[in-house]
Amino acid sequence: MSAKVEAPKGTRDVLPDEGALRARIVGAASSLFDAYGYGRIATPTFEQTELFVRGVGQSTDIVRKEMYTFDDLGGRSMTLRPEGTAPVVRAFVEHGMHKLPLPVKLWYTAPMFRYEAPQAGRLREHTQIGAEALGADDPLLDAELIALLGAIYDALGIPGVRLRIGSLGDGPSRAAYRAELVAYLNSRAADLPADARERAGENPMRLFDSRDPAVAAVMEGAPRILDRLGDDAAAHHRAVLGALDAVGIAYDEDATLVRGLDYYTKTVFEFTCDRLGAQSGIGGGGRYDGLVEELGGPPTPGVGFGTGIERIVLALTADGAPGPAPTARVYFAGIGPEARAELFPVMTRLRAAGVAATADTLGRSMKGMMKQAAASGAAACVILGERELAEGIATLRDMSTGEQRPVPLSELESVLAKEHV
RNA sequence: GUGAACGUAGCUCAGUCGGUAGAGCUCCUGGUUGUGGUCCAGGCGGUCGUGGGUUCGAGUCCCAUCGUUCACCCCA
Repeated sequence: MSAKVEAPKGTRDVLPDEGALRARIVGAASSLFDAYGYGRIATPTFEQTELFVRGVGQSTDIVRKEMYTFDDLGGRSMTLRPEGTAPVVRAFVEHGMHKLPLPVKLWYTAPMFRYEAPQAGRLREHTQIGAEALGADDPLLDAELIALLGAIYDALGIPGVRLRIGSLGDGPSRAAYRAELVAYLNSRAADLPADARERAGENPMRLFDSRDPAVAAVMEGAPRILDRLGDDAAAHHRAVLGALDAVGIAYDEDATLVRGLDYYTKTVFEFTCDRLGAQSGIGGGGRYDGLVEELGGPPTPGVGFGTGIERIVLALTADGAPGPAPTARVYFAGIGPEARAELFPVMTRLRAAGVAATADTLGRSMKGMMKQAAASGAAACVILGERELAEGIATLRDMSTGEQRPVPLSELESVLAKEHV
């Protein structure tokens, strides 16, 4: 054997048991997106680097130190998609979708790439399910996206989920608040550690998220954005909360909620789950009313969310691994090459008719084939050996009861199709 | 990027004072001349993460490196 090559740091293989669970997650999301009127979109895995620099923001950790950026053979700077909103907005602008009936509502599931220090629930490649609604600033649309994401978690039965919601304001009131916060932080600079002072210059609101007791003590007395919202943003915020109340969605209003992307305005929200190890966020999003214009489109409001499939899997499997998915309804046990050859066309036609079927292909012993049949989760087993071949029949075994009955070979297909579709 | 703990069979782990690597589970075969989920017996499976060093001798001690996990940071 040659030296082993392993998956790159921070990446992982999804094996079939988890694959079945992930298919269920995407399936649940997909049918809810249908119900809410969201159409599916797919964008390239890599984009021109400039898209993320302009869209996500220079001051974000993503752009400053987490992007997989490379020059292609033509000397163009490309970046593996680190987040989903900027590419969707780029496609919206590129295809003139602002001329479609608004709002344009889109969803996607796609891998994201960030150069991070991996740990449980944090990888260098992860998969998000996301949605964006573009072209309306109605607070009901914010509430709709929150309800939609909550419905996905409910449909999957994820335990321990909570919703935090806040607002970042917009326009002059947001700038005024930022100036006030910076002034406050400067007045308390002596009480802040050096790295916190540095971060204060880039994105002062981030300090609300710090777990450092010294920082937390300073932030305790800091002005809160929710007390400084302009009239428009304040009304918007109240309307979103009212809509959530009206549909019975519980939330914690949180003036310190910060998200890591520069484009958010007004509503920001985050769903947390208590079973994610060191991480707590399972999904989040918010409104981004300036992003479309920033990326060269007409002024267009937008709101969206992203949620991590790997974190959903973590939350769902915290109490134990998901059971393996059944791999077949019918198992074909042919004794000897002739019998296996006889069964092959029957099995092929049955599969075409939609019956999941599998067969021994290793020439196992009868005992071995029965074990395989049980392990495959098959409900029935077709046994064909010399005795059956001589009589033109097959033995049909019910795997749960162990009962067996003869079925003429000519009727095998129709009997199986009737009982096992 | 910084700090810490941990890397032994496909999986979960044991391995004493440094003395030439083990268990359970899984898988395969047999007990049962053609019948599964129990039982019994046997078998397959290991460059002890990797590379150096110390030593007569290293899974065990030392150094480096890679990976995982945890904390910081940040996020899905």
